[in-house]
Amino acid sequence: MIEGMGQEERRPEGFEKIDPSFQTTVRDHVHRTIRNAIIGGRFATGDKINERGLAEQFGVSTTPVKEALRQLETEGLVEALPRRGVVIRFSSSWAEEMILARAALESMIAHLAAKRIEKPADEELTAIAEMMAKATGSADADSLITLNEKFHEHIHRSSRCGYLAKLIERQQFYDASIRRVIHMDPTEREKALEEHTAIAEAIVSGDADLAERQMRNHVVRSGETYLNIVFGNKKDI
Amino acid sequence: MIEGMGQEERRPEGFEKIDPSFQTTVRDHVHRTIRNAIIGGRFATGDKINERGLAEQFGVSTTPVKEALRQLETEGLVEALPRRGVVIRFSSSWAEEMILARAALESMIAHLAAKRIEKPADEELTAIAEMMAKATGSADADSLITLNEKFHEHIHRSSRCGYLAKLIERQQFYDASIRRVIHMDPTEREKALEEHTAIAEAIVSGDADLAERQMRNHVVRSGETYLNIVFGNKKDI
DNA sequence: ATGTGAGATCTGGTATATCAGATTTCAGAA
DNA sequence: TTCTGAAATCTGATATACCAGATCTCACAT
Repeated sequence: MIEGMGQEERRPEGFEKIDPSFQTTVRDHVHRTIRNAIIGGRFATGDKINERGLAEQFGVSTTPVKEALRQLETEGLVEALPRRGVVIRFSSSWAEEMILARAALESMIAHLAAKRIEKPADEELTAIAEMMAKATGSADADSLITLNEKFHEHIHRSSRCGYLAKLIERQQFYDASIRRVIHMDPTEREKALEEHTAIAEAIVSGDADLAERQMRNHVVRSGETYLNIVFGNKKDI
Repeated sequence: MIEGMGQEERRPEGFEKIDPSFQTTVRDHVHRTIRNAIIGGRFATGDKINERGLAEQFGVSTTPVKEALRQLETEGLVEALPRRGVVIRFSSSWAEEMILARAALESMIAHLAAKRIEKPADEELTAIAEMMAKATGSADADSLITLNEKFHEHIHRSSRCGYLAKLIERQQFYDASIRRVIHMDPTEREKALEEHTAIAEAIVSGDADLAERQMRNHVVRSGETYLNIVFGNKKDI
């Protein structure tokens, strides 16, 4: 018997092992639900959260609720006062800072992507940018949303930064419905397209500093657009 | 009776209400302990964590352990596979990325601090920098560590960014003992002093872009020093 | 020898009970 | 009326029990 040959798997081409992380848990459902509620402005900063009450509303025990609250605490959306409960920490200024955090991290990752991107990935990025141009012309909001995600995710992969990519995911606070509203506006679509194109060119050409600046500008500017829609305010940055 | 006058507190000058957050919980103890173990390299990436086993080692129930693991998961130090447990996600490359994240966020906050710092705070920052100069001369490592924290914390406060400041705290992965080692080296002390002085000057003079560059350079460079000590490796950034 | 699958076992997810700190209530004293 | 403080109550922190998915074992068929 040949050592180390036993654990290989043979399955017909085209069948992938199903990702077990598709499964969801009560904890994650509670987490996402509360997160969306906070971000959607259904709590005010300082509101106290009652674990038992929440558990009852969800029709579950307090255990998954506690775990969900722990996640929210680490995300910075609530604050836990030992033995005194958790209170909401979210407001428009918090949202602004989340955008700034995303801008800082996303521009860093763009910088690295420009330095590290390799042979086939650069053409793929250009291809995505070109598809965005097409979708922008045809006012296809849903395609644009999907392509947008593809675009940023592709940059994340090209940077080979797993931790930074994870960190960025947590700075997201607007959902598909809000994005759709944004992408309805032709002016916004045009601006976003210009920025995406510039970012892609900078990364493909390996100009790390330029990619960084373009990405930061893009995240901050589009973030301000979101803020105006979600909170209807405006601040200097 | 005058409405709204009942809840004020009168106590003699100099007595502060004790901060209830001084209290610690089992959960936080477990969290910090595991975090330090991961960061201290006492696990390998991919190692599985057994909740029951951990709880037994700590002599506590699984509840606080589960909560601690949830925090670590959100921090990005472990990965939770639904119904399959949690595995360690930490390596030198993860540490590098934590430094990059800190550099990105800390430089963003320095930028804002330069824009937002006000009357008394700017002189305080200069004063801290001058104390650092003195401590550097007298090779007082412990003072330097304290001043270092004061310095960065002062910038955080001046930026008036609560969320970013919290986020930065989570990117810290070296403790006092390692810092002491670093601050022993006279060359490192000198370099850090130069950088701190330059950052303070940029912020006080209101040069946001310069403050940002200086801060980023400082965090990345000193981070590399830490990496070399903790992991003994070197990478391009 | 190899592959299969039913059952045993391990382990994370959830529910419930209990403990203890924090807050509120309210009777009684000043 | 105002203040004090003990008791009742609320609520988060912890412990324990139980359930179910995932993994392992191993007899058995091929």
